[in-house]
Amino acid sequence: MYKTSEFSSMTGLSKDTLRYYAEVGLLEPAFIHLDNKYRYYDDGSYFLALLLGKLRRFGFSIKEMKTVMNDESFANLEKLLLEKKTSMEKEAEDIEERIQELDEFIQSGKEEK
Amino acid sequence: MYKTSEFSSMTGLSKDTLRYYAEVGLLEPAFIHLDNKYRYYDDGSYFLALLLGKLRRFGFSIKEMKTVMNDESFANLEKLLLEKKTSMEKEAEDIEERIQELDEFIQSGKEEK
DNA sequence: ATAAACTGCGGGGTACACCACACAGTCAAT
DNA sequence: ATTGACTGTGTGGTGTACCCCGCAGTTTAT
Repeated sequence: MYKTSEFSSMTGLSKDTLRYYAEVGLLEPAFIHLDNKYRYYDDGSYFLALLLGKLRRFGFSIKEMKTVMNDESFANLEKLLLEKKTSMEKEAEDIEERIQELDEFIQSGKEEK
Repeated sequence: MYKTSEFSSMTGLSKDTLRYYAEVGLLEPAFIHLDNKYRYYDDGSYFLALLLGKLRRFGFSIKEMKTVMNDESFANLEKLLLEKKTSMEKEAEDIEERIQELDEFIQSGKEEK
């Protein structure tokens, strides 16, 4: 069992982020002491926290992460990851397009001189 | 001289956007009628509005657009465009990296089965 | 003249994912 | 026992680029 502070440095998720994730039901402490309300996380939490960290880097929104977490078996995880991959690829293409457009704009500016 | 509504459809910038751009000093109406406070834009505004539309698509923030607009000669425009191109390319690379990471994560999940 | 359409303005709200801060209680170390 | 470090809670704020609403005055068309 880890206190929030320790758990925070283990996972790289800030204390505020952990509180927020608990608030929105993404990742709740494994146990809360009744007397002092201290929150404790366990190894199961750790696994999930690492997953959340990854999903976040992959650009998952809180809502999307909840979709993942609500499916305890993670049966749909791969599907969701693939979907995200597709949308990220589309995003990359969009940026490339805009870079292209920008480049053309720069060129057209040069020709005017 | 064009009224906001007409100018809006000419430029593709919504009336709210036009109002906002005037508010932040990005693009102010060429003339404001003293009696009724109606705002009028002219052909110079039109040129600038088109530029702003482009910059926006290139991912310029309001602040960055102001940098462009504050330099009436546009002497630094090319430099700023090139800088933006560089940062967009970096952004594209970041996404590609994350796609790569995501892909590896998907693969590692498959191997466990 | 009357109604419909247009205009500016002020103010509020939106999404997102937290961060920051102050307060009070609690724990750990000496 | 005392001091310092830690903890939870509540509340407010952040940035971005607008959008939306309703009011009141104005213009346009009939």
